[in-house]
Amino acid sequence: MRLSDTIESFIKAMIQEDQPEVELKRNELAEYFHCAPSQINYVLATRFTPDHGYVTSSQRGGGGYIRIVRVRQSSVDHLSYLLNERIGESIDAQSAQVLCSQLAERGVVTVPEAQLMAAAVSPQALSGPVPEAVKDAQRAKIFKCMLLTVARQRAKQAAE
Amino acid sequence: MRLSDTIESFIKAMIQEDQPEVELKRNELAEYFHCAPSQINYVLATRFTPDHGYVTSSQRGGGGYIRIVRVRQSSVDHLSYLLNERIGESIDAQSAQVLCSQLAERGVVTVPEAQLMAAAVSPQALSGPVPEAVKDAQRAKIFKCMLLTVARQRAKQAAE
DNA sequence: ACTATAATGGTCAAAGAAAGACAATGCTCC
DNA sequence: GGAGCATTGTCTTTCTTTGACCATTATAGT
Repeated sequence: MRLSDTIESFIKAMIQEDQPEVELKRNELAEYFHCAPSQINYVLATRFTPDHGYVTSSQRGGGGYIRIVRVRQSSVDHLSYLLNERIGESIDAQSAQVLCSQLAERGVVTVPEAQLMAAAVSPQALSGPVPEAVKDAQRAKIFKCMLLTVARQRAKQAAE
Repeated sequence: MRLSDTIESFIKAMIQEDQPEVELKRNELAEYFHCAPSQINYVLATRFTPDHGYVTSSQRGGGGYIRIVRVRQSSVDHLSYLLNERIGESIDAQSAQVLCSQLAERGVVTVPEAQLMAAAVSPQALSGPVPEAVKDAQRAKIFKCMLLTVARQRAKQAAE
């Protein structure tokens, strides 16, 4: 059994018994497994990505931590599709608007939320003397960030 | 739990039960928490700024004090302040996050909406090999677009 | 009134405490 | 024996905590 796998199991066990959310100290965990702290980052990067159904966040400095939230599948299928297939590295303004509308129509998000997302990826939001291709790339990033947030919210809801 | 957080909670608890205003003695508080007096300043500087919805004032010398006042204003006023004064042509990621939290805390938008906005102006959403100054400008535009949308929603609601 | 002093709070820089990034090295499994 | 995953180490970044020194103000003594 590789160390990475052991750590992966360990974290998943924590998530199982606890909430779909867990908070850990990188250094503590590293000490526990007698490995380099950055090993924890490796495990997170390779096994706890959004694609794997997890979202992580962290805080540095004294009293820092790493938080891992499990994202469950439900209406998340649509989100998953958008995140992993539909939106790639780039998306044009019109398509983005349409996708926002669809999200509201399908009840994945509320209408005000959809409007907010639409505003964030609108041509006005991304105006400037930049080539269209660059804007489309920026739009994709912004869009995906927001969708990831929605996924995170749905995950939390499912847990309650 | 970090000391800063403990002190933050302590002060907020004082404000909750009492008025939206509280007066404290820096040295007393520092002694109570067994920390350096300047730790109090740190907490104020990082968690009780105008962006966080607080205004502080103080008096030195014998009988000195620090006063913290929680600021309240209507949703419309708050939005207008953000759009016309606070956010100019440019805003950094951290400030934007704080302002999003405040919008939710003050009930101007829902928590999921605030999270969505925060995602759209996060460093991840605006990653890329662009100078920080440019990102800050882009962030301001995106943020204002979204706030404008919120303002429109509120206007429409009022009309109904 | 005037001044000295003590009682406050403010500022800033340095030290400390995490976590992140990434390159270098080590394993494994064709 | 090469490709790709795993592991480590080192340097960077971020946030927190402390301490030394500074500024201001109330008050007591004259």
